[in-house]
Formats: sequence, C-alpha cells, structure tokens
Amino acid sequence: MNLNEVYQILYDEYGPQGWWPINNKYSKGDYSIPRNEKEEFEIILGAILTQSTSWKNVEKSLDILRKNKLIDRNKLEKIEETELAKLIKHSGYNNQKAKKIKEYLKFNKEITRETLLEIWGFGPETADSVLLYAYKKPIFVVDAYTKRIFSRLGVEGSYEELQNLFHTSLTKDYKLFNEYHALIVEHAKQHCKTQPLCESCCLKKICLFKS
DNA sequence: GGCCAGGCCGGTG
DNA sequence: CACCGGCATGGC
Repeated sequence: MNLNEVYQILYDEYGPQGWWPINNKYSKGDYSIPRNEKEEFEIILGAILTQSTSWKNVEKSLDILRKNKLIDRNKLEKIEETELAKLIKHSGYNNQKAKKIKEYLKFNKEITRETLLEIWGFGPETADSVLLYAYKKPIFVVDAYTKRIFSRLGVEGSYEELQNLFHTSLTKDYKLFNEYHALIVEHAKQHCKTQPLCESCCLKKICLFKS
C-alpha cells in the first residue's frame, strides 16, 4: 500500500474536487481559494458546521447566513448565540455549534494547531481543516472516512498516527493535501460506504476488505 | 422507517 | 488510554 499510488488511482477515477466549496460552488483545479478574508471565514464556519453532518445540511445554514449577510465576523459578534442557533438549525447540533462559532469569534491568538485546539469545539479535524483549507498550510486532514478507507486497505491507527503517515509519505504540498482529502471524502461517499460497493471500486485490487 | 452524515465534549472504567 | 452517551437535523 503506497499512499502516492492510492492518490493517483483516486485522482484518475474522480478528478479534481475543487475544495473548499465557496457559495456552494466547487472550483475544480483552482487552488487559489480562499481569495479573501470573507471566503476564509466562510470556510471556517463550514468546518464547524459540518462536524458529523452532511454538507447538504451545512449548505442550508450557510445560505441562510449569506442571505442575512452574516458571513462576517463583526456582524456575527453582534447577534445572540440563541439567535445564531436558530439560523443554523438545519445543520444539526445547532446549540453546540452556535457556541463553537461564538468561541471561535473570541479567539485572538496566533493561529497554530496548538492554539486552535484550545478553542472549545475545535478538535483535531476541525483545526486541521482550518489550517489546510482556510490557511493553505500543508497539514493533512484525517476524518472518519480516512480511517474507514485505510483500515480496509490494511492501515489502522489513531488520528495522529495516520496524519503522521501521510506527512512522512507525501510531499508537503497543500494543494496535494487539499485534493487528497477531498478525494477520500468522494470515494467514501460513492463506494467505501459503511456498506461498501466493492464491485465497482477503483481500489479493489489493493483492498483487503472482504464482505 | 432506520441508518448515517466531512466531530467534539465530558464523564467513566 | 479506550470507550460511551449526548448533542439535532435532513437525505436517502
């Protein structure tokens, strides 16, 4: 199992993914996103809202925030947490997520993995998503899909162990990390589901999973 | 109608 | 350290 080989297979199968989606649009092959602070902030909001939640539901919340011109730190600071919770209810866990957004708005330290993890509601995946997709840092994002796909390929490990494997096996390039994580998500959605569709899977030749 | 979604927190053993 | 329940809503 070679991580570069897996990447090539997934890229050949699905092509560029255009992450992170801004305004519900995927700009495939364009790694200049975010282009400004507003896009950067939208990514951070999305990273919080998508915690254990499908992106479809997140889009609904982001649409509502956008219509109310609330993709804006200063404006979000002015509204009540309970009011914010109502606006984002479609993406689930809305009371917690409203608190998480408010906690993030208070954050005023130098942005590092360590300081982001101090924010209530920011675990490793959210912190790493912000570093990679909002700030273009070459930090690999591990998620439940990554763990599922690679455990079936024969690689088990904790968050940190898996991340370390990617960091040591791949060129530290944020564009590569951006695309790779997005391809993992797409592959997990299309084939490597809880109940996997192995017949049509592009990785079946190197996969250990047998149903 | 049940299962699952681009997690994290707080508590327990 | 590993595991668990709670958190909420909508798509399929």
